[in-house]
Amino acid sequence: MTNKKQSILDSALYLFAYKGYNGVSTNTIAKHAGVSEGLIFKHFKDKKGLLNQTLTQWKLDFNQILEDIGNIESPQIRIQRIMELPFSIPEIQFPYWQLVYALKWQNLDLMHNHATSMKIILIEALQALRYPDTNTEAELILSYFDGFISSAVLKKDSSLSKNLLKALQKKYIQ
Amino acid sequence: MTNKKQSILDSALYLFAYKGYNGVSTNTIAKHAGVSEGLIFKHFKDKKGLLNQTLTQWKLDFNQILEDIGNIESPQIRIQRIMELPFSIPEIQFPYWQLVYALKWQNLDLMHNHATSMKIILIEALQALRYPDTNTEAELILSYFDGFISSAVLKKDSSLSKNLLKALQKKYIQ
DNA sequence: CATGTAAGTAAGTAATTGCTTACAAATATA
DNA sequence: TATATTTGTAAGCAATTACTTACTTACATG
Repeated sequence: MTNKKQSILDSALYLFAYKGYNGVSTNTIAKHAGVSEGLIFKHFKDKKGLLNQTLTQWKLDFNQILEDIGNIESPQIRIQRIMELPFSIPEIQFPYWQLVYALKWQNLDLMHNHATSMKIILIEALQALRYPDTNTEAELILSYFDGFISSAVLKKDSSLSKNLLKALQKKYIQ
Repeated sequence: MTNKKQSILDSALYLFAYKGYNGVSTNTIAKHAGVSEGLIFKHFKDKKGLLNQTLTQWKLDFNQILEDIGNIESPQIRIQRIMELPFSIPEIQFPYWQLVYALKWQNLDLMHNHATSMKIILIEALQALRYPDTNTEAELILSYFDGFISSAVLKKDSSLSKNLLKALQKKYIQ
């Protein structure tokens, strides 16, 4: 990975996230990255290819995080870790999540794999804890996840966020 | 409101919602509405003006709904009605909500007014019910709201949705 | 019925779009 | 050191963009 290639990916993620895929031109991305426009197409074939590559990096990161959570023994802690996720996102990953959710609302759901992985972890854990309707309960927690990601990424009010998390956990951990 | 003007608004809402503001050209909107492109600019000045007018109609509708909920006497039922909202949205309004949330993730938050209105209703009701931290509790319910809107509008699985609502209400109504 | 205004169109406009081409510099490998 | 490959650029491409202009048609009101 050359410097300029990485620079293109960084600029693309940032600009796609805050202006939308169709709101940024390849010309703008090139200028932001300090690179000639042609280089984008050398490295990524076309604009869609750049978008995909941009997301791939972070997707792998998050999959690793989910795998680690899945390997935790205690089902309570597995659920807790999933709930904590929206508030443990480092600020550098905010553009990634902003982009993922922006695309989700554009019917381009890259979140789908993340969501199904989390649902599997949640259902297993809830079954271990003898919850009655594990599917619904898992969906309920995932709905929180959506709302919390929105709180964390868009509002960036971390003091409120911690109270939210505590209030939620109170409802699940007696 | 002439037929053609309304037709432009309908097409614009639909296309903006499913392809994004920057993903649709005025030319496309005009063709979809069966109208000359110039008419769009006659009626709405520019593309941004069309977007605003498109949203204004439904915004007023929803404000009315919130006002009605605010006038309900029982605080329990006020909370219940807010929780039910995502699942009582008629299908014809899906494009509106899809667009509102798409714009929200594009840092163009038209949801903000809706959210603050709902928060006021929730805090008042929670205070009446002697909840301890009403602000956090209201935010928590609004986080659900975000997640549920996403469930309702994007997935459109209404049988799941009803179970979700029941599961949530169980946590608030003892 | 005359006339002013609103509703509507077709054909433009300059600027921007995603992408290609032809070529140069840098780097790796023999 | 010679050569092949990768990395990079500048200039240009046709198509599309938001928007304007010059014009016609429909309609309301005195």
